[in-house]
Amino acid sequence: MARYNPKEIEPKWRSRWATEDAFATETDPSRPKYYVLEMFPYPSGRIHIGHVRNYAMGDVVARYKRARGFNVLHPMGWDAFGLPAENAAMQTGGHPEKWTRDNIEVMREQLKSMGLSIDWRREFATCDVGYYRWQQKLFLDFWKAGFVERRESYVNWDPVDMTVLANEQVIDGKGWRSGAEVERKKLSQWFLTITSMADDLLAALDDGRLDGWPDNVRLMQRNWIGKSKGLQMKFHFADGMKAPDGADGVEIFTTRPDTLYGASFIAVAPDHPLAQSYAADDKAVAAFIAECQKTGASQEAIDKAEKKGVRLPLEAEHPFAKGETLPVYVANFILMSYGTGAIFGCPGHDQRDHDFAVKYSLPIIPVVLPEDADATSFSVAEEPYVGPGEIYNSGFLNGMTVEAAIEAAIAKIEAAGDGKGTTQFRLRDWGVSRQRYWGCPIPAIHCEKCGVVPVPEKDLPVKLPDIDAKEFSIPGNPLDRMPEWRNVPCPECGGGARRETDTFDTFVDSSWYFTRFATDPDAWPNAPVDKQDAEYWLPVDQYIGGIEHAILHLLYARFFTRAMRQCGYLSVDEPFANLFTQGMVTHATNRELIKTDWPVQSDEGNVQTVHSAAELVEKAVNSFARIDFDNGAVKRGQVVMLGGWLLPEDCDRINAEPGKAVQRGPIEKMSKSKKNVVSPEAIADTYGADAARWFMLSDSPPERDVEWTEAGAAGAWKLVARIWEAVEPAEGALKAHDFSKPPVTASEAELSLRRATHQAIAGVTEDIENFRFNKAIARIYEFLNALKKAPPLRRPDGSPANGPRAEAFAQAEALSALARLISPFTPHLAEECWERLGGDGLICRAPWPEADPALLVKDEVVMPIQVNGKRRAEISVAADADPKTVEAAALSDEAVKRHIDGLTVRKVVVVPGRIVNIVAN
RNA sequence: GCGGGCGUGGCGGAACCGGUAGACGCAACGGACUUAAAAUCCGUCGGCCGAAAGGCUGUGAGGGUUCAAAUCCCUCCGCCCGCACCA
Repeated sequence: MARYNPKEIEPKWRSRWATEDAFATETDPSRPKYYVLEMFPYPSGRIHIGHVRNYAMGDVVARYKRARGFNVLHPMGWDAFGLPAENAAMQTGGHPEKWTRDNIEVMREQLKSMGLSIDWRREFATCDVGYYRWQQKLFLDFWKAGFVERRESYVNWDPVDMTVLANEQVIDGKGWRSGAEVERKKLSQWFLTITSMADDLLAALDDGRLDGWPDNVRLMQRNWIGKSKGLQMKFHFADGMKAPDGADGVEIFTTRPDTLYGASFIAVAPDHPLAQSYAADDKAVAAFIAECQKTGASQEAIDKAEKKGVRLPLEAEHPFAKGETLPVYVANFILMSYGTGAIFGCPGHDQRDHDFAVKYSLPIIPVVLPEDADATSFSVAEEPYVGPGEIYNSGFLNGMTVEAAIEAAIAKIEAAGDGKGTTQFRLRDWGVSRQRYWGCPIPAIHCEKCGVVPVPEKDLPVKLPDIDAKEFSIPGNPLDRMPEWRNVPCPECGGGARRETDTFDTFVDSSWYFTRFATDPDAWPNAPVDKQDAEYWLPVDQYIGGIEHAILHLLYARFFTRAMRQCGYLSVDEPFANLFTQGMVTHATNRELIKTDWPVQSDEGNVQTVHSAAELVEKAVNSFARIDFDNGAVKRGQVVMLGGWLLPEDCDRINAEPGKAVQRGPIEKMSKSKKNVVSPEAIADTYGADAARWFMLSDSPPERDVEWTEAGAAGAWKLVARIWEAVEPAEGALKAHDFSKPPVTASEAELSLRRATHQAIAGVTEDIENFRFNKAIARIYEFLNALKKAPPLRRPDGSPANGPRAEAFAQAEALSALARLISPFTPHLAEECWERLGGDGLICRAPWPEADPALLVKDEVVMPIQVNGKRRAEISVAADADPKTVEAAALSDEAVKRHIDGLTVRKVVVVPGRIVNIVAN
């Protein structure tokens, strides 16, 4: 028997698919469409195993839907702009574009070797001028439509690298690359007004438009948008006081106007105009603001920061309690970016306000009484009460519930003309400016006379200028240093002007790429998308990607789709009808241990005892650890020093060295620094792409993380070999039978195999439809086991099949189904099997097998019999037997009789086809 | 702190709408083949008692609803994820 050799067979089929253009797709309104898309990769250098899992899932869906008769669009491209290319350029002295293009070349070949059924004609990179010019056009359209604004905003500024940093790039207040103290700097930036659509973006999460999305993603988006209803109102300063800037009061936002009677202070954010207006002349205020700005940059340290403030020489009038006034503070816990940047503090019913009141000895007045509390003894002096209850100590609000009091307070403020009920969103507008070279230039021109003007459409594209590679090793944005590119005449007045040197956030690039894929590349229109193509293909029917994009990318794409619709390009508002978020691929880590000669009982001060591998790896960095758990590598009680991470192939060598050992570390996401990366090529080299795909889908549910193990990969390879062994002897088996006319089956063995076949078809189909690839694979194993167990069967004419087993109809039918059921998972193997069996054409074009419902139902069923809830026997009855008959059969069973002996049968529950429970005592 | 999710053999995981818990795979163990090993094939495989038949027990812990609970409800413990001074 010829051993299956993926190294020869896999490339053979890939070139067949290529020469036959098997996966090229055309817009064809006469056929039902299916658009399956995996989030396109960033060309970071090489494909990793996580990509394999992601694209294998999409490919299963694409191949399955194709077999079901859909016109399937399954494209691939590159999210090619971005910071890493510039960093690489800086380090290697190269050019970001060269680095990016080289990576794309490598990664395209790697992806192709996975056997993905992709229409490669549609490939593009977001750094292609042919793509980003249309992004510039969209931006101009959005500008006209009012979705673009320019405004001042704070950024994290690295003064050494002279660049803006994302929050994630600020570590402990310092730039991640330069280590320089990060400054907060106010810059004029471009914004897309995503908040203008906040209401609809939120509404679609719950009104059925996104039913095909996971609940957790919808929830995350809901929280991110963060709608809250409340009151925006003005507190007037008492006695005609005015701030240095002339303000006679301050606007605040609250969701708890019911607690207004509990107010004991007003607080504004350090960035608030009121605070700023005092800062010029008041040293204490200025110092406080400066201090806030230092700590303001980092994120989680805020939580531990003490609530602090500085008093302004102002008093505000209480809106209800005439004559009462409230002190006004600048406080470090108020955010300028939410609401109005100012609040009233109610220490009795808010933790932060409580902390603040305690520190500055402000009154703490309870105004909400919990249901079972007593008004005379209830106290909020120790901690605030935030639950429901009855309003008291509150004038006209007394006796109301919280909800009713909120309504009443809003009504009263509105009547007085001091404010109104409003809705606030947590969502902020999307700042798209990046002070970077390697991105899509923002098509705008700054003119002294005319202000900021759009680049006229006839002048598009604004291409990135060619830049000498050595420019990238100088800090700052190279575009700022290119007068020949930067200096242009103003399109309006013709005078001297300069180009915008900011480029777009790369999230802009990925917010509409899926619409571009839908546009036929052989007839690219003079527009971002082709209307007919978009009409046919959108929305994406199945989108697949990592959960890390649950908020930003998916929200931006939803916004873009709406904006494109308003500009007349699309007729859908939701881009992704169904979303699936897959888990990561993890792998065991290994760590070097260096044993010491220290006595086991040593009590040196710098030795800590650790109780697990995870703890050891986490804590024992640069110190000594006493091992207090069994691990084989070292003795319990041994004191060790932790060395570096180890590649799996180095472990044996280290273990052999005296005084050293290998500690298996925690199972983690693959990363270069932890040396636990497994390259897809290495797997494909050993076992083939099919085995790699199979393994990535087999063990865990797709949404969960999967651990890569050598044994698992080997197991997948074994499956490939087993299938080939089952198919190989049955050469030409399909040609010997007419599958449209199954024989009238006589033998129980044949019928049983046919049942297994049709159950497998039904099961695998359902599991693929529901994204349960691990279960689909389990069913294929079950089916293969049944197929192997099936005895040699009879030929259609009834004579014994003494020759190859596949001569019998049931065998041939089973093998035909098997080849097609595996084809989405292991496409190369499936083609080879199909050819061997004598199937017509390519299996990637063959129709999906249909399950015969008649073969899915059994005439007889085995029913368990319980006595008082405990399983005592089994009986076999006709599937359609009526409950009375089943009950009688159950009661007459010998084992059942034994268990009810001496008891009275009180009740018999018969669940047809399922179970019988006899209640007796 | 707020919001959400999850706890099932040695491991990854099955179990439709409450109806035979542990499908399928991995590991392990026993056997066959082999001079031997690998590969392959056959078999066993939650725990306890038992030669077996069979019995008891068992889905993080405790309680409840039900003829019947991994599944529903309550309390607790543990782990994971998201947001995080959002007024």
